[in-house]
Amino acid sequence: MLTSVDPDVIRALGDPLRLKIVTLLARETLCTTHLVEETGAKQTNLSNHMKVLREAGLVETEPCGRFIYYRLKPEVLAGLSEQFADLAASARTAAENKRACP
Amino acid sequence: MLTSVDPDVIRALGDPLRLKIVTLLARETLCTTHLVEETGAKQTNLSNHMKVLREAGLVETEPCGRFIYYRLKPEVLAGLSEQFADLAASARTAAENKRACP
DNA sequence: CGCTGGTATCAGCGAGCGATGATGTGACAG
DNA sequence: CTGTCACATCATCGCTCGCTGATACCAGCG
Repeated sequence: MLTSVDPDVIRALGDPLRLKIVTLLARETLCTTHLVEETGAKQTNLSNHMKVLREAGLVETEPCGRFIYYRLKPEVLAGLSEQFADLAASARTAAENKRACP
Repeated sequence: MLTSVDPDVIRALGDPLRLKIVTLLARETLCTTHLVEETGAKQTNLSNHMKVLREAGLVETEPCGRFIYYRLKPEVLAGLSEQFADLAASARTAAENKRACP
């Protein structure tokens, strides 16, 4: 099976702010307040993006009192990495599979 | 610096049609006519998306008579793969780096 | 040269998405 | 119980982006 990467996950990562969130979360587990400080975005805005990331299956939430911590799901990122590796490997051999001009 | 993935490349892959184009190109080198047949999209539309992919540095063009062949650049995909692998590895250790509740 | 076919570019329209403000909910402190 | 704080949801506005049709460009063929 030729690894069709999940479009939703990639779309979620396509937004610059969400990408920043992901890189921040890759370093430490944070709650919304921290993310607001780090990114400078409004809380509402952040919450919206977190919802997208949650629905894309990229992050997990962990309540801690009134705070909610967000944690990246490494499996998803690892899966992406593998799928892109497959694509790259396939692309290397594709250079010879040139379909004839019609 | 912790591998900030190039947003442009990811955005380019975020579109479903472009993702389909990329998976097709991962299998064989094709020209626009083939892509029009395979995807069912209009030629103009395809040409637009190819421009995006070209500017994102994902594909190379190779003229062949009046046809233009598109070829994936495996290095870019491999780079993406590696960056996501880094993110995944970093995310695995991030679960312990929990910043204190403010 | 003129014609045909393969591609790229341009202009315009419409849908989707991100940003924002107002509001709701649930947990802790006093 | 009341107030406050952390966070989510909703509704709305504005802009970006993808799609389409018209058109221009270039290569080969007769």
